[in-house]
Amino acid sequence: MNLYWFRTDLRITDNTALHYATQNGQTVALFIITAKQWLRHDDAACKIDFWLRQLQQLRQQLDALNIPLLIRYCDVWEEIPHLILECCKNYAIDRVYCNQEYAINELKRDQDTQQLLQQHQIEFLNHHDRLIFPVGSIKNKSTEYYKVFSAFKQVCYERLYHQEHYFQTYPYPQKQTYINIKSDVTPNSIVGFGTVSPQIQQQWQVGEEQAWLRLDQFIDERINQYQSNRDYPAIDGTSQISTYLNAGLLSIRQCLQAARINTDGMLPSHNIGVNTWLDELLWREFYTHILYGFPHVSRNQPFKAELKNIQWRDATEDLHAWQHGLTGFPIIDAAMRQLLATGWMHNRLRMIVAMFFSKNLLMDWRLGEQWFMQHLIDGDLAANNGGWQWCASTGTDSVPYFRIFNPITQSQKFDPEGQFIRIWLPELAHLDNKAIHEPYKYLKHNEILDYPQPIVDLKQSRSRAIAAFQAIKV
DNA sequence: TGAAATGTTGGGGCG
DNA sequence: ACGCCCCAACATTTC
Repeated sequence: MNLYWFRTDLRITDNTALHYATQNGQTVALFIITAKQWLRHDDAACKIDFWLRQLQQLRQQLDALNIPLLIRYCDVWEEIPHLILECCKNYAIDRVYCNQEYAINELKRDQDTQQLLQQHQIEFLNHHDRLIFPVGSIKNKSTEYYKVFSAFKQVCYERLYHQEHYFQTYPYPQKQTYINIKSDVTPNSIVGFGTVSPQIQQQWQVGEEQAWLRLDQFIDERINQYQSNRDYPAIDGTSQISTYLNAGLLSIRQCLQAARINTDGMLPSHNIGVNTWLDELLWREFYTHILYGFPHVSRNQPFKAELKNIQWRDATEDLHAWQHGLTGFPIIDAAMRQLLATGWMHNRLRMIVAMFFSKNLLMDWRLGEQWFMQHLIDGDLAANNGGWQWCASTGTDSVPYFRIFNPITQSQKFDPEGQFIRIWLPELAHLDNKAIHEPYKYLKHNEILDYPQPIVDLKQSRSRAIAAFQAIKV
């Protein structure tokens, strides 16, 4: 019998390893709840809740296919290989299928599992599934990993445009003959993770069909304007499928197919919106390749070693103000409150708040990275780390240290009428379009605002950041 | 996937 | 008509 091991690929449709498992014989599915590891990795409560809700749906779908879903608990990460072996023994399993994961602990876990299973003559088949391109398949002429996105991207497109197989999806698994193994009950919650608001659960409904619906709506209604609308947080211009892609409710191949349908099967597309969106999918590829090729970044190290010596400020109050949307900069505070309330933040805003945190506050980007992981429902180690190191100028191909966003200018540019700010900062909603971006500058006589003063001076903090980076330059 | 400082140009007000 | 100043608009450089 076969075991299919679910990890961050919580779907049945177009699931590579599940496809091969079910094709090659009777299959039992497994999911392991590793609460302590999730806590150590700062996985957000809303993300874990999303996984649990999806597992409940999956169980129903799996039951319809006569694939029982086993749920196991493991608080010691290193014991996972033994847990898998035990499952194999209990159910007479001789092949274990799963899809590859790329962070360092996961790689070690899979290596150890493979070794242990091998000793017991059990096959371990770890499939490429999560990305368009297998990690390590995109390298330069000297067989090194690309460190620059544009070069990486160029190679990706050359392959994507000339090889059909990147678009091919796997058929839905066939119903198995009944086996007398009962699915386990999926827990509703896990000790150690706080409760999740009904608002977040409502906003992020589970199910593969929900994921398809969102993808189709984006492709039908918004991708054509993606390039012009994606930077405006008040406009619903982005795909908002990261949550589904990250937990694996959608496959990357489904995304590619959907994008191509929009362009009459032509790629590269004449539609600039489609191309821009594909670029974003490739950023996801790029950062995962970086994480795999340069594993020190997943140990919280700056990509550029010399940047270990930056003197980040140690300012608990500033950290707290940033985390809770109390910095006195409306665009920052609105964004941070959106994150807490919804588990999600618009990409443009992620850049603005991360830049503000690492440059104007000159706080250690790892603290910001951690806060994002603790609250993002789509939190992905590779993309989150890559994004933070980009903003903090510590990453490969990141923004030059002197190219610092001005949060007020960004606010005026990308939320010109303050529509987004007004949603999340009702205490400022009455201000006019000019004052909404910098309330205290246009304060009317005797007017009092229930809103904090700016916690830093933009001009001074900008020079401070530039000086801190120059101080460590050789 | 910048922003600020500095430099240049040219139109218009004005004595 | 002319020189002078102001300053907006744009260009370049600096961080």
